[in-house]
Amino acid sequence: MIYNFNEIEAKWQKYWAKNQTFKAENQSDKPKFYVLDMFPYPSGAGLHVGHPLGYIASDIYARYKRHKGFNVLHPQGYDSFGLPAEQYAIQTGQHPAITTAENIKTYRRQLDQIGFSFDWSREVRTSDPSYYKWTQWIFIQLFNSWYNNESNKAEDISELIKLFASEGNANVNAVCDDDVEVFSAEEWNTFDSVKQQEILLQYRLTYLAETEVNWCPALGTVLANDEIVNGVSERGGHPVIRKKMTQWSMRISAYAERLLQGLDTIDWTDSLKESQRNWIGKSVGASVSFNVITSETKQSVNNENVTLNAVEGSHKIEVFTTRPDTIFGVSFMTLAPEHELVSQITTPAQKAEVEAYVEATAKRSERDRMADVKTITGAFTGAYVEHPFTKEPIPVWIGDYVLAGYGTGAVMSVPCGDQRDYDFAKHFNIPIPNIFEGVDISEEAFADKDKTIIANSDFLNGLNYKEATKKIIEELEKLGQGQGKTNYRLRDAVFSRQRYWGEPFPVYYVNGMPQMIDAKYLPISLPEVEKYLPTETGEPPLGNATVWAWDTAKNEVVSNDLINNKTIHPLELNTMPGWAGSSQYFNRYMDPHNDNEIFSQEAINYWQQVDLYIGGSEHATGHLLYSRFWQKFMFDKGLVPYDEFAKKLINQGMILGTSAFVSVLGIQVLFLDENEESSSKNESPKSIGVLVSKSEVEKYNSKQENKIDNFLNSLKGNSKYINSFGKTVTVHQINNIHADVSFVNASDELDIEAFKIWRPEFKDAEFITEEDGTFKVKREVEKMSKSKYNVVNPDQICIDYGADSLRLYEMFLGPLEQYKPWNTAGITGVHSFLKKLWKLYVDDNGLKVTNAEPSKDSLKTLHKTIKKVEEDIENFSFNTSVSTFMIAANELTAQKCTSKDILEPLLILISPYAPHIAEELWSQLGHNESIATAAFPTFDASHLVESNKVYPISFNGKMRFTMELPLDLSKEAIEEAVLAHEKTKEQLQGRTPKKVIIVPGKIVNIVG
RNA sequence: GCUCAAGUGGCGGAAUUGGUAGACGCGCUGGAUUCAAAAUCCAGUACUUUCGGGUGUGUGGGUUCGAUUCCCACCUUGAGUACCA
Repeated sequence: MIYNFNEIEAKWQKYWAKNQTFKAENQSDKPKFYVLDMFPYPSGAGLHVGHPLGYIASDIYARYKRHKGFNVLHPQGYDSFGLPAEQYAIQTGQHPAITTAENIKTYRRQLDQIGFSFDWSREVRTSDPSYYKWTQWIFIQLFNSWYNNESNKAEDISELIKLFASEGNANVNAVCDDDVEVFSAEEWNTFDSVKQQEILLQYRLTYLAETEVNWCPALGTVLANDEIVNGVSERGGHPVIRKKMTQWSMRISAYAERLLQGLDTIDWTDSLKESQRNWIGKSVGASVSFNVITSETKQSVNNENVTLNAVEGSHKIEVFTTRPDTIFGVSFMTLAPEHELVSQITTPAQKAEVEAYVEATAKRSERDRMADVKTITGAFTGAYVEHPFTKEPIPVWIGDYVLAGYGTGAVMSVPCGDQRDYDFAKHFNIPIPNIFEGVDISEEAFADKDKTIIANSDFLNGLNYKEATKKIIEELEKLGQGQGKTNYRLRDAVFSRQRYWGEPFPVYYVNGMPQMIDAKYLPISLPEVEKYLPTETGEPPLGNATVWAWDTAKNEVVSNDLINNKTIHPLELNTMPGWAGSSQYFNRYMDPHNDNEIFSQEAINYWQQVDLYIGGSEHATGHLLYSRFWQKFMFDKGLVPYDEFAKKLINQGMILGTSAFVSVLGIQVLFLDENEESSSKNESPKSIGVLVSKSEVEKYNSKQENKIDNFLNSLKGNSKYINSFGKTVTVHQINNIHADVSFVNASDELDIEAFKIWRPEFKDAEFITEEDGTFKVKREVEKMSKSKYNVVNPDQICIDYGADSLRLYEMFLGPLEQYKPWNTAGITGVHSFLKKLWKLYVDDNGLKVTNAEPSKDSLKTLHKTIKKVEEDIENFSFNTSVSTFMIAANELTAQKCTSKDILEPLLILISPYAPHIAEELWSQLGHNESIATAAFPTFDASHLVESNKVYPISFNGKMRFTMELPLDLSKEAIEEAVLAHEKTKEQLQGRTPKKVIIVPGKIVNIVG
């Protein structure tokens, strides 16, 4: 009986589906375990071998946990809203729902063929109205909530309204916009409804606000930084500008501190937690306000030659600084060019320069501005602020190194203490006063807090950083120009997208004020549109919908023609972002078909939270932060028992492609004029493409004798390339072009015929081969992508080697978390392991397993395998398990083991990794039940006890020879035995050892 | 720029509290089997050597009896950087 993997795998996949082997129950006597993969986006290209890496790892863990007696929840679904489907819709007119459904079908087929133990009865799709009903529902909950700093949690907005009505907002300690006006209860009660709604928006956890975006007028859409290359759109190369737009935002900043603190309670990778900490960006310092000098006051304090009558009215520049102790070192202020004060304080003389600079900045992306520290640019506004203590005037500049969205969009620049300020000051010849004792700042700024002693700073002189900071905050408070403040870099998250293929908001507008649709009328389904592009007037795609108005009487979506702004109102035209649907899906899996509530309390209290979450680190600050935010919000609302959704999280690394390159020797034959060294006008240059094998290119490049030079020489005088004047000159160059990896074998040899069919332009090309006649490609590791022709499809792997081989090989490639290249060639190793394993159980006559007593060696092999595999799975070190299996199979084969007592438990060990072959052999051993819940074998250390140890004998730390000694030997006896050894004498060559280090059971090291 | 991660044979990688560097697999070389190929099996495979040995884990230092592992500085590559998912 041969190992017919295709048949076996199809058989067991069918069995699992039919018997619902992996269906998780919401009630069980077993302990629960929740293993989750990050939501896949079903792209049109289907899965490549990189995608299943994390799924295989989580599947191994889920299967392992079932063997360990757990009730395992291991669901899967689709994050099926997204840009690619919309982009495709724009190009083809095909509704994204149709393409998405097709893509999901492909994904499902591909996932099924790999043999995952998903509970498909719980599948969810974010683009399904029955799912996004609950995304809309959470949005409404957020809208109806505010963050109370006193109770440190989200509370219902009705509580806030009560407070406003009874005592105004002066004493309300809430997270809100910066510019909230103070009002009394009486005032609140006299405000009209619109005014009240405006104020409430400044408190709600989701709110409408003006946000800066990358606007591309030509495409009529907002672009991600990612989609902008060199200041123009990646698609089409259109100009992009920074623009303010009214959009929905999520007040995630309310949760900044809890998101930060929560990190200490979860078992996520340190690098991921570090990313989130940086993203949240907590900094402790002070806010300081500087008064802009107006025309009248300026005359009295100004001793510089500046334009009078410059600034009208009174203005303040608010800054946040982590170094208030350096306030006497301020020699200028820098505002972000987008800062709202810029237009108000710029003097007429500086107006032209400032406006030009602001315009230039609008064209630069934020990332550009952050990354580029070498080019220093800025402009002087002509305005001055007054130093709070010295009362000296300080010039106000604008510079693009200050970003509008960070802090207040303004900094007090202390060039002696901050390198960017220092560089700016040097560049514009602004003075750099030194306020540090005993520090040379002639070359660079001094930013070391710990070594700081303040000087030239009036009452701060002689104080260190801590003392000075405390003192200055007191003084600022006395002046009323500042106070201690903790700042977070975390910005509120923009929640509107000018896209079609996303969740519609359950929002309509009355008098310009957003109103929530009552939750009982959800879902509000996406309307049909003619076109998926923005409208001609620049509205989002939903502006194309003709039936997109809310009838408040009938509580349904009706035609736009009926809008009367009395009972029928326009609906929101934006849709929600990609992360909306993925921010709570893990909870929905617990009770995915519940139509009455987002999930039942029974379900959430049973499953509680995700025990193991596996996914890519690219989600570190997007999905993983937003999800934590929503979870905390739901916790505040009493919906979930834990305020962290995932106890443990592992990042899988990416699988990279091994691209193949063919070197093309491009030759241009120029037909020369008889007399002149230029090409003739009536005969155009002729190009010849010659493909050259790898080592000939290497020889050519290192100027060794090679076939390229020979070929070029052979061209001279070749009648094919001589024109009527009898002269040719050739120009040549070598380029590398991608060859599809499917044409290349394990030895890097190219299938020339297949390549010619794929690239007809080389149909008649000459191929310069290796000495042995083969044609070899150059290999390089790159991201796996269609455009690089290095994508490997798992379908073909499953056909050629089987899913079990694919699963093992993906794990065998290397540590889960690491980036590693894929090379299909290596899969033969794990495939022959499976064949070898098969042969341990089955030969030409069928099953060969016996009831023979196992040998001591076989027991040792089995038990060391149990120990290692269990440790490996617990440590997510799946690659080393595969090696361990190979070693076990090699050893058992050598031992000619046929004992059931060994081979049966071995199957359970392998079953999480290679479930199909395990199921098949398990059933051949006579079991009628699936192996999936068979108990994991127990490790027995007694089988591994050794009496001897092969000691490495080192001299000065270098191992020179080994020596077998009994393990129970004393240190003295070991020393005696080692020193008596002939090789020891050889090594020492008569010297007396200075020292002999003996670690019993480990090593002997002789020094001398 | 900032933040994080990673550098070990021809390749993927192993070495789990500092203790035999290169497990396991690919590839390669030789052999067996075969009409031949595939498959399978056996042996070898870090570099170097005057065959005693010597050198080796990105580079340069340090700690230690002993460092791939710990410390410092640097170099290289990759990722994230707020609307790709």
